[in-house]
Amino acid sequence: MNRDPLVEVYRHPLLQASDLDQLISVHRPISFEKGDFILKEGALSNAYYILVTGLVRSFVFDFDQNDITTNFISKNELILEASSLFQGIPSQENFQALTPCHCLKIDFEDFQRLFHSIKGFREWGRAWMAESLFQLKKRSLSMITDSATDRYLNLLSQQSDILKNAPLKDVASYLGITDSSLSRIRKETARN
Amino acid sequence: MNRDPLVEVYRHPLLQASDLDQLISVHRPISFEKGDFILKEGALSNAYYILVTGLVRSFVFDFDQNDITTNFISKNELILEASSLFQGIPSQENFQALTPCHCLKIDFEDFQRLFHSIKGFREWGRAWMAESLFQLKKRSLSMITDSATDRYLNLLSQQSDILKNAPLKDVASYLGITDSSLSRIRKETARN
DNA sequence: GGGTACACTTGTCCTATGACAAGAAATCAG
DNA sequence: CTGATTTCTTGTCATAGGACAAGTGTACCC
Repeated sequence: MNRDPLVEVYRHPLLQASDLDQLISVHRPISFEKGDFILKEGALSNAYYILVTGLVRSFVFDFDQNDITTNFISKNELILEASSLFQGIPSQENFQALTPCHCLKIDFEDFQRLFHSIKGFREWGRAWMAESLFQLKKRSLSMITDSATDRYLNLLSQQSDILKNAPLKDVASYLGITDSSLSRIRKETARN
Repeated sequence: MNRDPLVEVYRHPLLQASDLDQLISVHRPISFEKGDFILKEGALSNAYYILVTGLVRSFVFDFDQNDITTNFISKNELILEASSLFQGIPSQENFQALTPCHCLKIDFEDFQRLFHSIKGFREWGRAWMAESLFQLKKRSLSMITDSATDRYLNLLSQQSDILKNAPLKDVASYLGITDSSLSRIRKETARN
């Protein structure tokens, strides 16, 4: 098993090499086909995944059953539903592979044992959640302060892999606009 | 010192009575006047607070120096900037008392010691962050799927204390609209 | 108590984006 | 290869909410 993605993901000043070895030893490779569900709404999450290659989308259905993309997960990011995994409640979100995906899976039981026994791992985990909160706050703020065009251009400059691999309608709902509007924005911004 | 708010906030199945006693012993009362800053943008956070009475607003300045309310904190909620406290980076947000506030403060040093020594406290902390993420996701989704009027009515029905104590312009930026629009929405929805 | 700032309302006009529908292009299954 | 399905584009029209400016409270302050 290639250790590189794990070394990358678990990089933290308080995580020692020996801790990392323990962590790595409880991860198992698993693959998903395009379209496969990694976690379904209503299910209990009992593991999380490190995405090694591929692209994953998380989404929910709104009141009118419209499918709304809540996030995209790229290479070296975690596929993890915190409220389900840590609070033991059914997942509100769906996670689906947009491309073929190679992942490394860690069961909650193993995670839990190492979380409580390795101080540096707890620090890493807390920092990961703080970072997730931070990113989500940035996104919320952007929904308030930036125009749809600006949000699209930011996504284009910072995560262009998403635009290459996700269907336009998924990107549109992620940006909070309709697919028609995104199509027009794309036409406008391409003209220069 | 009244223990009730702490008992309320630290309620968790894995937190024993003796753990709670330890926790309570490291909290100290502190008060703020209306308008006081509890944490300022650019500062390093080295503590968090439990709000016992009062109302607090967190906000940032956007690119054009507009003041945008990112959250309201009510009774029995935490005043805590996770990225600053846990990742040691300067706070991006300001926290300001909208009314006179009574709080209980816990220093990071004490928090850290208890976090690493009390298993149930770690579980509580992780659950708290998972819940924060969940609430923020709900809010983001609402910005995408609900109209401004719906967001206002939801706030009215679920957190009417905010509308009683916060100036309209702060509520407006929290809802992602201008104060003029909120004023009109309020006029419309009052007529029934 | 009169001034200065702040909070809120209201008017007019404008623009970004949505709703809906139709067509074109790409992808997929047999 | 062919038809079916999905993806993307484009048109027309409607509307929620923004920009800006003026007016009306309301509160604090010396």
